[in-house]
Amino acid sequence: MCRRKTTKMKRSWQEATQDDSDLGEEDIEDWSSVASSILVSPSSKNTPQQAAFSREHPPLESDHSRTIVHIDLDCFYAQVEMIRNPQLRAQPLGIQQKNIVVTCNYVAREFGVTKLMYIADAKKKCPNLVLVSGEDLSHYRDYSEKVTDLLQSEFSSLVERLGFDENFVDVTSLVEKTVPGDQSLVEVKGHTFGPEGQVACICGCHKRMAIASHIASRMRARLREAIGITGCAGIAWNKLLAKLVGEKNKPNDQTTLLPGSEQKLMLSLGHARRIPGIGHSMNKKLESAGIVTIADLQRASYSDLEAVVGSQSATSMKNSSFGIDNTAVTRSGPPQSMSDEDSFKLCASLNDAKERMYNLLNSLLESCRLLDSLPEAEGIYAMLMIRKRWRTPLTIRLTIRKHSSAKKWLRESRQTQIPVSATEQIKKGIFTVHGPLMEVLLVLFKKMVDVEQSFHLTLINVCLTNFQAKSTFSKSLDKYFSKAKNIENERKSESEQGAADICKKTTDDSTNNPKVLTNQQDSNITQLFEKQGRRPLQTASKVLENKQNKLSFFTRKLPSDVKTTSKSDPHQGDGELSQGERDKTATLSRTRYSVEVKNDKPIDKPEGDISSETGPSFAKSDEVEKDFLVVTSSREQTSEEMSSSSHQSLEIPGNVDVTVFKSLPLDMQADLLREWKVQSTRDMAPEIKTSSALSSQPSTSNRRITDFFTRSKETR
DNA sequence: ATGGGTCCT
DNA sequence: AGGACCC
Repeated sequence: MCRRKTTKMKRSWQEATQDDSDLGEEDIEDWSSVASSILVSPSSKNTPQQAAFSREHPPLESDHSRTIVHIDLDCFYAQVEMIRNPQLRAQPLGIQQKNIVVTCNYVAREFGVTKLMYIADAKKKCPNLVLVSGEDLSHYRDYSEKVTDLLQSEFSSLVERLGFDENFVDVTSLVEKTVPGDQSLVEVKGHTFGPEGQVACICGCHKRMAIASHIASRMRARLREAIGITGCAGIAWNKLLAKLVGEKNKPNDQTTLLPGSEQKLMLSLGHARRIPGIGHSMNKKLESAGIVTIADLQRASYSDLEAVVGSQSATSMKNSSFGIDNTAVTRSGPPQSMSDEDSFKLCASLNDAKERMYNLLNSLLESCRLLDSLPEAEGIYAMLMIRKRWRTPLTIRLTIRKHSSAKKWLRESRQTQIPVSATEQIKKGIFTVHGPLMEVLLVLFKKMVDVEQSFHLTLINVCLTNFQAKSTFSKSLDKYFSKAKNIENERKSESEQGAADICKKTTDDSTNNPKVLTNQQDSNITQLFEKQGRRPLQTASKVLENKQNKLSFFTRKLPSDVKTTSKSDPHQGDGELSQGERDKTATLSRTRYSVEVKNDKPIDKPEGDISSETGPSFAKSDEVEKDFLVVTSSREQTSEEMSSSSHQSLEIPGNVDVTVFKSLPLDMQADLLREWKVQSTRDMAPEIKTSSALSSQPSTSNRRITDFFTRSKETR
């Protein structure tokens, strides 16, 4: 079934490509034929005509060229609390926010406690329920970042966060570079969804899914070893299917979608609302058109659907209903905003509001302060010095919710620029700017609330956003990036050729897609000058415990990428360009992967029983992995490269790659040298308290820093 | 519902 | 500034 197109589809494809003048207006009414044809996409396809076609119409083919793993952590908040206090593991645990249990552990679930249950109801079901307040999300954010960081640094640079407890990982290139050394590893690990013994798809996707299932298993094992957290994985060829199939075996398990079973998976969901992206309002529109189930959605004519929800939604919903999803896994960068909010029954006086705003603001600024001071706690590492104070918010937003019988959920907001005086202070690392910020918050407040009249608020939210790089090198960076773009373009062609050889695809001409501009994301220079996201409130020692994770979690997307990367075009990022990026990132992550396998010891063994499919085989899994993960074109560091820095100028730390260093703009080099000079004299001083805390894992830190610098070799 | 987030219009 | 979506 996977093998060929139906005659009908073939014909419409040919018509479409031969005469693209009437492509634009042609509707595909017979969607049932799509449903019944599971089609292989030779993923190198896109002639300009075909590209034009696919922009106007939903893809008619199932694209198996990518391999995606979706990781969904089990009852995340509850798990974090159980890690923090292992005694809770044996007890029914609920995480409480205000009046509700937002989530609970599986012990509590056996009593019938569920998510979003009122406290009173939960207590009725389970009188011994232990409740832990989950209103402060700092710890959850912290563990969430650790998870993303691990996946990103050990498996693929393409990791997309969804909330705190979900991550999509594009493992396409890891899979492509993996040659099974053992026939048994071609079998899917863990559960499968769909019947065995299907006709093999000629694109080799079944094998890729099988390899990915082993990678997913490895991911889950690493999450347990390193962080002590469990979760589910879904493995498929796009984000939609990976996410949906992962839910089929919960908790702490994994499910691989077998090619050809996507229709069964989609129909198994029943209601159209189960499709991610179809929310409350879309669902209402659909219901008004008599579309309730996913089968209804599949059957609905495109023109009817378009009339109800618009053409863009119609296209993506149609695609989704058949399990087709071409959206790329987009690397999540550091947070775009930081907010703190409080909800309550009643806030009716200005003083009360002021106090609440102050508390929220104070909490935000304290987070900023800890975040900013972190690099100093790290001690001697140059990268961290550069990264210091890299992000500063330019705008502040106040959101309130007024009590009203009609629209209880309605929020109002006003935002304004943060006073430049405060911005300047923050840039200097001074966070005692409560005064000026309270003044602007008060102005915003009075824009929404007439304080002369009586009022009744039920929520206040303060949000810092519109982060700006605090660079003193911005001119140099611009110069560097314009150069980097050219480098990227050259590299892209090479890797496309390489990918073509591996995948037996034909490469097309490399058009000047705007996506090229975002390819610099992977430049280690970009990452090097990445900005930090929010850090939770923590003690200094806590911060040190986590430093390893902080380092690479925040080495992602620049804010400018957010603007240049369009998610609205589902076809962007799916062509050869992203293939180029994939190729490169694979090499990077594989290099790091092998280092991890060799050097890493479990950092934090989880408490309690960890018996699971992966549990007992930890010791063995490294060996398995070595046989299994054989990379065809990975470029390992030569010993010369490794030691090259050691005989360089004394002013450059030994863990810094000189070649990379020299590629930096001159003034940046100068600034770095100055930083290092300052640091090395500081190191001589007796007051290094952090060094003992660091000494528990010094090699790890060194390695990470080295990775940082060695990365850009791959891009040159 | 809660306490966050994302992007688009 | 609000609205949609996600968890």
